Amino acid sequence: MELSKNFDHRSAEEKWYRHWLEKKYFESNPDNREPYTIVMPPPNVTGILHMGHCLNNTIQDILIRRARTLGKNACWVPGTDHASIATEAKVVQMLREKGIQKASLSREEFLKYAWEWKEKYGGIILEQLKKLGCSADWSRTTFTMDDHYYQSVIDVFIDLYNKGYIYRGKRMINWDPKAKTALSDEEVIRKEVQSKLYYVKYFIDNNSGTGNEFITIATVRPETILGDTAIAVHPADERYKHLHGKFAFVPLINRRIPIITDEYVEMDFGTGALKITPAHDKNDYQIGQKHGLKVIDVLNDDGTMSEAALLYVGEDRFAVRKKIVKNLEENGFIEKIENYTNQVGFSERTDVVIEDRLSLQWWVDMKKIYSPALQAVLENEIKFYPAKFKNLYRNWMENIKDWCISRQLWWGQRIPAWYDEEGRFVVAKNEEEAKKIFQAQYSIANAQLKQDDDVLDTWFSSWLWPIEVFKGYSNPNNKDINYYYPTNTLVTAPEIIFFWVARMIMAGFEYKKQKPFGEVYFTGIVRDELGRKMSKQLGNSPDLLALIDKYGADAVRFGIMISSPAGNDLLFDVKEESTLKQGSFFINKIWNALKLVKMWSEKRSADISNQSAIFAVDWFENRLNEVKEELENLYTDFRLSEALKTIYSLIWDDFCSWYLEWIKPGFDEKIDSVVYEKTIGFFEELMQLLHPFMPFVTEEIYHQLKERKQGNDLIVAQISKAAIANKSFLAQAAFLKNAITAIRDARNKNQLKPKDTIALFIQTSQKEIFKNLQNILVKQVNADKFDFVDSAVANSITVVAGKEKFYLVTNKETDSTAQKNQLEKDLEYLNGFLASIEKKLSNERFVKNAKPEIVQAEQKKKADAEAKIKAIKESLKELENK
RNA sequence: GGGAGCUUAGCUCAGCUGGUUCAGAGCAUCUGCCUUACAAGCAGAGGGUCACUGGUUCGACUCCAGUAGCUCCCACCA
Repeated sequence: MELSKNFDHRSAEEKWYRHWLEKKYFESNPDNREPYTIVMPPPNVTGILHMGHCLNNTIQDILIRRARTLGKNACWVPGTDHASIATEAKVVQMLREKGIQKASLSREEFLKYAWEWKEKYGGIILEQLKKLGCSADWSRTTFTMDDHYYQSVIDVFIDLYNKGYIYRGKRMINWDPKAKTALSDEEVIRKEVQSKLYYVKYFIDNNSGTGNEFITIATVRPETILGDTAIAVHPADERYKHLHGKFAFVPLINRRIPIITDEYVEMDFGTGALKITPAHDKNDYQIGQKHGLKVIDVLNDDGTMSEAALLYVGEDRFAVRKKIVKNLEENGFIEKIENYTNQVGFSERTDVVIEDRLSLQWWVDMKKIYSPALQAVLENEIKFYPAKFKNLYRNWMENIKDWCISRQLWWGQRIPAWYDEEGRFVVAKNEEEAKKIFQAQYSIANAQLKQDDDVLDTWFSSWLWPIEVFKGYSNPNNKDINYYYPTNTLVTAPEIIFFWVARMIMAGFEYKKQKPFGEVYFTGIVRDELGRKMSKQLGNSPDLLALIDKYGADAVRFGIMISSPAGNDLLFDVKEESTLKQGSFFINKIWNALKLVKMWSEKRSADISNQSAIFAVDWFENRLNEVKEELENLYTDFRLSEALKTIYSLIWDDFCSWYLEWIKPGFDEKIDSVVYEKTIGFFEELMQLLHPFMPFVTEEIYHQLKERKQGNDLIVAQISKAAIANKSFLAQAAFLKNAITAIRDARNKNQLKPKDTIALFIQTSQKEIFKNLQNILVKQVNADKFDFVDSAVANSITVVAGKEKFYLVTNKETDSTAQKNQLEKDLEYLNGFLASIEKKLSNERFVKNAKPEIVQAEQKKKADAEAKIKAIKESLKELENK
């Protein structure tokens, strides 16, 4: 069949992905081979593909495909996360658009809508990953709310509760007034914002009501004044000593509050006087506890003012801030207002300002379970790439705080706690169990019990991921979990090191007594060409599916991988799409090489006569081995970007630019069939090396190169072990390339056109080597005559490459000053080089202290430099004589 | 406030255990080519006091200290 002019990515991607699926190449089952396992970080079930997923999953696919070619039993488990806050928010939004308020629905009705939504839109992202070429075992797709998974999460909760690791407690939590739920500390993002610092006067009670004396406090949140229950000053602060034990009045509402002393107060910040609002600030709460202050919660759960605020009831907190400032000003309570920059917490999911709020929630006592997880990383039982994340991890683990795991949502695993009317509770699998336990515990039969309304934090389910995707918790010691666990590599973003990675390690040790994975590869953050993080808000994330359609999945994968060094951020030029273009140019290049080689299949001859071609084959074989070894090291260190660059250069430079040109038969010539077969073999190996990065085009070319038997597909073809490269072939080729480049340069500098032929003469002491290479040399520099000489050739252009001298004779006018300049420049460099070596060698301390092999190397450098200098000097002399 | 990291060609980055045939790659730039695989290409070229200042060493882009700038993470100064 005639080869198409270009690679058609659309049809090839369709064809091969379907073929791979049909052949079940992605599916894995336990067998005698060594497993290589990756669990995919589950994307949000309602998510759509963005750059981060693309990077992440391309890397995983590369590792999985590489493992497959190395003969391992590669298993990549995909799935999705129920993502309670994000998904619930989307469903609420969808309902609102339909005119339905969540509040008007029962829990069951709401969940019905949510499941419908999940069935409809859930898993779109997995389909998109297929377009990218991901070779995950789709038959193992798991969802964090699958029955077995849901039940495992519940059982884990019960287990931890029974061990005393989970408790229920009233604490200050982070409250998201939009999602109306508690958040863990990790879900709060601190941002620097421009605020105002308001200096507010509180008049002192002079025992007969308000006097003229006042104390000024500074606050950025004047609306919380309404919840103030004290003013605190530092006990040693001379300015306020006379006020100790006195009372002041809260402006506008005239609540009488005590002036207390506490060393927590910084004397030199603001006025040195601090208003205490125990209901709305973590620190104030602590001080309040200490001093037995009242807690007045002035906010509702949606961020509006509560009845307790007395003023502005029902109005939004930010509107109230403006109003109360105006009101305070009008009544003379504001002393001054300053601009002020401070850190404010925002919700990771809804991006609204978080409120500190006192609330009864469920917590995991992290101190009880973190220790083996810390050890494992510190002792490199689990290796982090790049290693710098070890410190980060350690720091967080050593200062770990309890984990708030309850969320005031419906979408998720419902907390298995049951309460009676008096608030007494038990934790149990179901109502029946709960009743039994309740009876045993409180000696009350047939109590009316009601289940907790809240669900668990999503991460409380995803921390079981590496275990429960193999049903390792719900069905312990099954064949899969025993075979695949611990998994090999986790590929994830550094942003979720605490959310997820750390907690998975804890769960792994708690429930499998073993680490969940051996190595963690943290990818970089994808940024745009201006260095901004790609995000939905900025709208700077490109439409990946459109890019895949335009450039092909291979080019997209290339574009992402070529610009992402391990652990560094990745700058992805969306505007120019430059790396994508580079990727599709590369595909085009390989395709053209295929066309060239295919053309030769008609020109084969059994006659092995071309020594130069044989040399080229020997060289390339060794070069290939050299690169294969390099690649092994690069993969071990997860330096995938460099691995791709190495393969890219091997194919483009070594194979296309040098090798194919060297063996290319002339116009009417034939190609030795041995050389031809070898070349097809090389091409195959190159495709194999490239396959993990660019699976589609490589599979297509693999099949174009030769007729393949059923089941002989590149995706499962085994890579042969690298042999040790023969250095002498490599050195000879380097020397040959060097000579060719020098001669071509000389041709250019003398304004010879590519079509102009030359006569080439070589003055060398290594004639034997050149006899082997002469066909290549002559063709590559467009010479029509070639010979060896023992002295300079008259009227020629002299080129000195290494110790050899080349003379180019042409009928064109040549400019000897250019040559002279070039030679003089080289000479100058070499003289400087030689001088530095001589200086070094004449330094006694160097000769005495340096390693012998280094000294030897320096001596060789010296000899080489001297030989070159001699050759150049001779040539310069000859030029003078002309 | 604490911690980590970065600073090498116009841009994006390599440079692992210190030794001027390692100062490199890709893109961009310049020159010449529509050569029968590829102009989405070919052949060549130019371009860097390796942030700054000291120190260790026979020798430092590479190790150490400090300075400056940038980035990220953690942290309850209102």
